[in-house]
Amino acid sequence: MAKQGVLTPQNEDFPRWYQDILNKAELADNGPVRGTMVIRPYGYALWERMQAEVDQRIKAAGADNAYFPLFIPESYLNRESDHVEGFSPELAVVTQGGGRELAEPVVVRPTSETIINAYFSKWVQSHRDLPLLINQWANVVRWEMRPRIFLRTTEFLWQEGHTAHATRQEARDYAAQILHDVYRDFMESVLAIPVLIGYKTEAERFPGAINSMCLEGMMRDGKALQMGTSHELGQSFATMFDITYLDGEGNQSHVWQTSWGVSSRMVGGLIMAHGDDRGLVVPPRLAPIQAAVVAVRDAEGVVDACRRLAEELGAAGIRAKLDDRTGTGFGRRATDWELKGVPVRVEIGPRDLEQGQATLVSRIGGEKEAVRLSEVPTRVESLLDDIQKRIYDDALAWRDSLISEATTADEVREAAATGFARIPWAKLGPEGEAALAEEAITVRCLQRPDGSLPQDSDESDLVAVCGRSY
RNA sequence: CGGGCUGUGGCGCAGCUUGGUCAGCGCACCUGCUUUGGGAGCAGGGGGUCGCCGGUUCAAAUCCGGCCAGCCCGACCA
Repeated sequence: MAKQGVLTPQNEDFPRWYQDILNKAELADNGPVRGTMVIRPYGYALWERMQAEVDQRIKAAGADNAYFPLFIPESYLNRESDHVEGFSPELAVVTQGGGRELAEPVVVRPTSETIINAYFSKWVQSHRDLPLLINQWANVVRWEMRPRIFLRTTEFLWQEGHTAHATRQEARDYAAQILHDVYRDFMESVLAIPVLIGYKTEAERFPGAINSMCLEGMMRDGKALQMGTSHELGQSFATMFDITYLDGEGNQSHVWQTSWGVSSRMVGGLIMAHGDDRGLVVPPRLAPIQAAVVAVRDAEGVVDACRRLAEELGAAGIRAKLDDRTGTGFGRRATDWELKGVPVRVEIGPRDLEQGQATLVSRIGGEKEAVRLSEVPTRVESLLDDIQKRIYDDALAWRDSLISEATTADEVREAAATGFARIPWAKLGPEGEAALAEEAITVRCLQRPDGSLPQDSDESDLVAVCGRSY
């Protein structure tokens, strides 16, 4: 029976498709206050998986988790001029507490550089205290005029790392290490999203940073999404918050700092980088549910066989979920798992059971194959590997097909209509950048011609990657 | 903050021009039966101060005024 699609097709109305997925895959709802979101269990499970993978990499990079207060004295923000200028338009400020006017308003953290550095100043005395590598998982608030769930909300969840080092080189190297070993590795090997890395131009730089490095992903509509940033803060916060140390020769010096973060925006990136007209596509290494074991219907022994198989899959280290809701039609349930992007569906019905087999269905491609029950865990495992690789390869091929080389601003405009353009930064320059910005085309990052991260943002022969963005 | 639009069960909408069995449709929800290998069918059922306040009128979802809220488009951002 011919059915119309469950979702608005991407090429018909991409934003609508995105909205449909949020609802149908039960990812999130709008909160009661404009710009806020309620993250539903399945959406949160995706975030928890991201947290686990990122956290593990952060710790491997040597940083420790800590927690700093949600409320920051307004005066702290004011200490760094670029910082306050950058953030003041989007601050939420509390002026009352306990039924009284507060002597000094407190700001709901938009980011924690100021409050963390106020404590770094206490904790850092000697070169032996360096490097100081701290991370925190928290929510932050930046009042947004144009909210979109996961992509741009007034309150969002993130991780923010803050470090202090003895030398500029060491700080810069650490910021680059986070960019490569934590963020890029996570995004490419777990999220299966190929990212472009580089430096932000001065216009796009984080308020208070001397350099911002970033990772940019391409969404299915050809627009860019900044998936993460790593900043070199120089010594401005160290100066404002008086973070100094005594070196081995007895000289007092200011520390060099970094900060870096990824947020729940990545959930939006995941949706838009891989999703298709049938729903979400979740790469196996991320997937909270890697295999759904579906009892086709409640016939003799079917549910038991499914339960046993789900347990075996679990024992084999596969995140498996039993679907024994036989009161609901099979088609409905199959569609639900596709909407949720579960990589592999393992179906068992009476006919399968008779043959001593299960039917495996891949979320991408949708091929079905019959596998002997005893071989299912092994086969699922290899299928998951294939799917992980295929999702990445597809995303990479898609992205590369939408990047073109440009030598003039007009060529950039043309390319940006559907994807990204690469143009020598020397040919564009800040003036060309400003002109393109009028048409909502921005320089996403500056990178070397071979795509690698430059040593500095003013290295010669850099290429500007331009595009429309979220 | 400037321009365009919209407020009707959980969601999406019709009804408004031509006031009066218009409070209705689809989805979702509940009950029962039949179903279950790709979003099941049939029957029955629950649920709405028609954004808010006021006005006109015998009578307002419908006409008038005000207010509020939200959406979309222009200046910032993970």
